[in-house]
Amino acid sequence: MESSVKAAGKPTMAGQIEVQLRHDILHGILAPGAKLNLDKLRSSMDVGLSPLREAVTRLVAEGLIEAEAQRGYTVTPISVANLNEVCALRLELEPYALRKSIENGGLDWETAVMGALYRLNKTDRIPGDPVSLANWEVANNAFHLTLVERCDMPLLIKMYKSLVSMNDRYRHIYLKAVAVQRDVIDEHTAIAQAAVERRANDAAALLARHIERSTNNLRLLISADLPENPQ
Amino acid sequence: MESSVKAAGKPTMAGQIEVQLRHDILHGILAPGAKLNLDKLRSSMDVGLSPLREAVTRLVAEGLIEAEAQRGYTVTPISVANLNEVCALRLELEPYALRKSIENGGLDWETAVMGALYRLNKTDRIPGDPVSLANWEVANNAFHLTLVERCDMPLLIKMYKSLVSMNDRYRHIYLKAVAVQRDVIDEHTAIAQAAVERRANDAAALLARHIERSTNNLRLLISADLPENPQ
DNA sequence: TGTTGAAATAAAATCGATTTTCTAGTATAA
DNA sequence: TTATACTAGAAAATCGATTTTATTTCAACA
Repeated sequence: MESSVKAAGKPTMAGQIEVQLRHDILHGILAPGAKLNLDKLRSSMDVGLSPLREAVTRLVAEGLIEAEAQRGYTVTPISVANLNEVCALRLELEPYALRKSIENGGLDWETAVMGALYRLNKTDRIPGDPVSLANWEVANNAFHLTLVERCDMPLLIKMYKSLVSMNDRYRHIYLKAVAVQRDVIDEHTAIAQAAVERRANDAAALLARHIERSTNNLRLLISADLPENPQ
Repeated sequence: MESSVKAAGKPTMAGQIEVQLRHDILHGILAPGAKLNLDKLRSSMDVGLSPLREAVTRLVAEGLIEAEAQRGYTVTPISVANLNEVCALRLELEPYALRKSIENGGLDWETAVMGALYRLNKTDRIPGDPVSLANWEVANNAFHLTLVERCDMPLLIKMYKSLVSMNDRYRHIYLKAVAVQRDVIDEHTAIAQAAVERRANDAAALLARHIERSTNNLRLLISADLPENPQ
């Protein structure tokens, strides 16, 4: 994902650091719950303190880092409760956004949806191969974003993106080497079809089921690993 | 509203500035769309640049300020489209959160709801009197927050608070001197009753209607003032 | 032993100054 | 005229150092 601040001209130091940090958190390189010592981070990343602080502050806003005044920063912990909330909110917001997109979108939107679907279907997801997994994730996120993008609700899109990145973190940490058994391609295709044909109820229901299945998959792997309560 | 960062011990400079800025934006003292010159702000508020930058960054995250790299900051503009989105999202999220609260809340929650209702009903809203309006707003927000708080979904609560503050800004700017004609007390009481009696469908529907009415009120005043499209 | 308090240390927050990047104005060339 | 290149000037971004606050250590005392 790019920086949270609209970029003009040269990218700013803070923006680059933000991207790097987000990547490291979403991929578990900075472990959930880890204490972030800004001074050590600064030297290890070889950047200045001011832009680092700024980047961290932005990620606090995004919910990937937690701040406590005068006590520094922590990578937001993961927990079953948090995963459940992320899933519940996606279930509430994504189908809603999809319905709005179906209302607002025209031929351009339909074209974008079918295009994103095509690319996704052509992108192999090879468990264990990081490059393939990364490519697949880009295509997958692009498809899902395209579906909902024409809701024309910028605040909603921002919430949506934030939820997706939280969800991706769980995927990265727990789904590195696991093959997806169910036929995701069929699910995506069915959603896209229904969307393009303006069958809003079908599309929303299919998308909801898709989200649920994906999360259940994750939940199984994680429950074994983490206690039920957050913290 | 307090600082977005959990406070320990002494409040930090950045936190205080954040509170001040949020207040000024929400009350239209810093006008919607206004360019924020950090250096001038710094001297006019008589604070340092670093904590000011930090405070501004937090408010960017909250959606009250917009940032563009290397081009500075702008108070988020207001528009009919934005008000509509804020309202639509509240309609989607608040009744949902209320249902969850009804599921999770026990006697403590019921007590808190009825308490907040009582205080709100005892707090007069005198149009034109800033102190009275501010007190009423505190009580009103506390009541609404209490209703949804036991959804036990921290991310949802954060979204909710952010939407409420955006909504409050429109209220402050356009509803300064206007009396509320409909009987808000009855609406609040009906919602609280239904919630406490666990009539989830009733409570959610009443809350939704309440939100709609409040927004319609605002929308009328604003449409006269602003064009339909943002920016 | 366990507890309290002062000193030392580590980390976060802030400051003041510098560097980089944008913006607007002007002059020159097509 | 229109477009392009240059040049202050303004504003944003960043740096390095300082100040403030929290945490840890350790000794004195109960």
